Amino acid sequence: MKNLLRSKKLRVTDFRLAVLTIFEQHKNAISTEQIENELGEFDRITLYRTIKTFIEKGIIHEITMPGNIKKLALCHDNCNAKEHQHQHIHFRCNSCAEIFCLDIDDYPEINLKGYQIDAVEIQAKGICKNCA
Amino acid sequence: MKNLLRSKKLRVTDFRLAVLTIFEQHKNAISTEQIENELGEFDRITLYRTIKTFIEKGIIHEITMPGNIKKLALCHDNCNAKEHQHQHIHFRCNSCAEIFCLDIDDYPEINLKGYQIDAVEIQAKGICKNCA
DNA sequence: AAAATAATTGCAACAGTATTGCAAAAAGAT
DNA sequence: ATCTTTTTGCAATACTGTTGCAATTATTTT
Ligand SMILES: [Zn+2]
Ligand SMILES: [Zn+2]
Ligand SMILES: [Zn+2]
Ligand SMILES: [Zn+2]
Repeated sequence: MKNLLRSKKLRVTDFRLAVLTIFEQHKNAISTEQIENELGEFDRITLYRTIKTFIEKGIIHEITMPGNIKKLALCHDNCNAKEHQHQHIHFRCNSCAEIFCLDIDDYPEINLKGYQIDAVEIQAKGICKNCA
Repeated sequence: MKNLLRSKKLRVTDFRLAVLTIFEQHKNAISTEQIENELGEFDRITLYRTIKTFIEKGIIHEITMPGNIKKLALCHDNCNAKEHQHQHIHFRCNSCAEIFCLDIDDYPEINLKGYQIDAVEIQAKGICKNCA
């Protein structure tokens, strides 16, 4: 974790390590609220800034869906300060409401005449493995 | 427009007609802020409720993307109170920031072992026709 | 190891987004 | 025209997120 921060040219602080630890303790995407609950005592503004910094540096990515759903998850690797490049899809379970980052064998290509496509994000909804 | 509202069992009111008119005047997705600007004098709470109702009834759909991007667009047809079924993708232009609902010939199928997939949403980013 | 530098944190104040309860007004039905 | 039900508008409130600034902390330099 310290190396991750250093590789992104961020200082290693207790607060950042605490937030990173929470992310690593969760397999699936988590909400800001969940982080707040698990942090114990903390400053909300610092958390918002930390999240923003982590997103900008390519440490975590944001997942948004209709219905004011907003979650965060660790990036796997090839994300950097300039862009997020995820070759996984986001699956939301209609039963347990968990959001999973799931690798997929054949990431589909999208072609639109006249439009230059730089990135594609795919979101799926249904019933997850555990709830099936 | 009146028939659209009646078909969804909603009363025809000036406010709703005004909001619907704004949607029909725009080819691409619009933000709540844009609607506010074009409505002239209005009540904000009523607008929020109207948007919520329209989404619930399958008249409009919400498009969300990382970075607090939230826009709204008319549903084409087969959406109802129970679910939205869009066979189009959402394209965001990195240059003009417009969001387009675009029909696509081969809507990709997603398969995930163990997961039951009910709906798939696709978002793409790049450069639009006009900005190319 | 101490001092200097630069980044980060914590507080206060504020801005934007959205929801709830309730009475008044408007729409549709009789 | 009257009745019933939905919708609107207002007040109050909650949630989410941002900005400026001084104090603190991490890293670099001496
Ligand atoms: Zn589930
Ligand atoms: Zn993900
Ligand atoms: Zn464009
Ligand atoms: Zn659309």
